[in-house]
Amino acid sequence: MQDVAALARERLGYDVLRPGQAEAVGAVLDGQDTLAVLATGTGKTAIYQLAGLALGGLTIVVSPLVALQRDQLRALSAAGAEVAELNSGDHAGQHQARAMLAERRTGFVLMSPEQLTHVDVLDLLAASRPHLVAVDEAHLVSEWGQDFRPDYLRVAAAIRTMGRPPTLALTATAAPPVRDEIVHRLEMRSPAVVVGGFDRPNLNLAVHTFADEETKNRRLLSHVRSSRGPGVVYVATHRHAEELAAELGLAGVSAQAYHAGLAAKERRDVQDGFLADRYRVVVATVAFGMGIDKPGIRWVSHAEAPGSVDAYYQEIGRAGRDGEPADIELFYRHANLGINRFFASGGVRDEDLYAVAAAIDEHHPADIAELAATSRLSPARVERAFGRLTDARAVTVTHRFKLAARTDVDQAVAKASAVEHDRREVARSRVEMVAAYAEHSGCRREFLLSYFGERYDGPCGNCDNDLSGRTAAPAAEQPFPVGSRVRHRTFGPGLVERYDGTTMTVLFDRVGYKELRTAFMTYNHLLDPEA
DNA sequence: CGATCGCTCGCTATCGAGCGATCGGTGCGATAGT
Repeated sequence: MQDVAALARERLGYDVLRPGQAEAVGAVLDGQDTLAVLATGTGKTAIYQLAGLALGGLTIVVSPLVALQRDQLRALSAAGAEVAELNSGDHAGQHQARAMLAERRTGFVLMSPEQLTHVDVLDLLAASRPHLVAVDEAHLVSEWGQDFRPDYLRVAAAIRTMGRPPTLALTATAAPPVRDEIVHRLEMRSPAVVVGGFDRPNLNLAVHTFADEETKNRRLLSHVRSSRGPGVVYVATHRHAEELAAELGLAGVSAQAYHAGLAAKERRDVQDGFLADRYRVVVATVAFGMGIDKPGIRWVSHAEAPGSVDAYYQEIGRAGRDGEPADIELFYRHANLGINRFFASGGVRDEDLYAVAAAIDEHHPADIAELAATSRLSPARVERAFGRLTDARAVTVTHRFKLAARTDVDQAVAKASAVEHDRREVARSRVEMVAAYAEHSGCRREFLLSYFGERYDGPCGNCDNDLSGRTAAPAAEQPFPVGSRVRHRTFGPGLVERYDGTTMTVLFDRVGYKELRTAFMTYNHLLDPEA
């Protein structure tokens, strides 16, 4: 480890290794699969950089955004490593990356998960026998893999192709179920799990509740006008981002909108302008944030409820990285949850499952393109339906994503449909947890930390509820310890998350988060400790 | 789920109410056209 510390100093310019960093690098050097969940700002990228440099061979880095790859490329070049990115851009870079793989050179090759679907890339990776595979922003395996970027679910197969070198998954925010999913989906074997503290004591948490949209927007506007220092307002739609940024501009605030509907050039200008303090305020959708490392963000406000507590913690976590106080405010209207419920309810329909299962039955092995042709569905729909079928173990994946039918079609559809139903229930319950946070009457910090599986006994004295003396006394009755497994008569097995007054929150494997009356549960013997 | 758009109807002097349809967030990469 002393060599690693020296390496960190000489090549990367880090004076001290933080505890989580050293522990994660150590586990990787011992040849272990490793999941590191460390707060942003603790130098997550330094972990794979150091591990890669110390191991000395080829490191493959799976990274979600081309812009992020570019930042990482710069950092690694500065450290004197050979590094190239493999993506649809720049041809010289592609050439170098391929040569590095073919010649098994020492260094780093950065790529998106989509690259892992190219047969020629997989051949190169198989022959290159890397010493390490790092998956950056690994929570996206869980967040995006199911629908938005399904190629995240192919990372495990690619790692298998490479001969299973140690896998290092890195993320800043992952609640226990998300950690489990990362480990499962990346097929990590008895991984070392390094979890740094989630606590961010310099964030002052508050929620303002409104009945009507107009009052809420007026209050938000005046809040931003009177704010000081750089800040971000998160909104739910492009349109709201544009409108609010324009209104703020009229009110004399230096504000810009940021969302995926903008031209690439404009997005870069807003992001760079914010980092360089040319713009004080960014009004953004969820598109804004990854790769934003600005220490002095003084406040983050949400004009609409975020899609999940996980997303909320990511977004507010961008404030106060310098350790100075930052104000975190949620401008909440219960009706605004509608859009998130809508996003959570989207999924795979039974008819798609049926079409894909029938296509596999008719013609196999087949790949996604062939299945799309047979089923007359778009490749994206085939991909999602296929994902559910494999999750349900209703079909098996053979060599290189070629598929084979295993059970009869009706049975396969029934199993996959059940999987999809459960997935949707869990997704919807995550939206309801945002409502639970907003409508929570106790210590907000305690709520957030317990969501991430960290024990914290409030009050923190730094959230709106604590400061106003609203925080209720701790729940008297706690029949099952927090963090223990229980079984409910109808909901099945689950994990005790939290007690709050007379209710308890349990995360059920099948149906997601539920708030239950504690006394009702015990009186009717509806919950039992799981054997 | 909820907000908004655009249409029709109805009634009348310029639109307003009511209805159903539509849309809403994240990015990669490939492709078509300069």
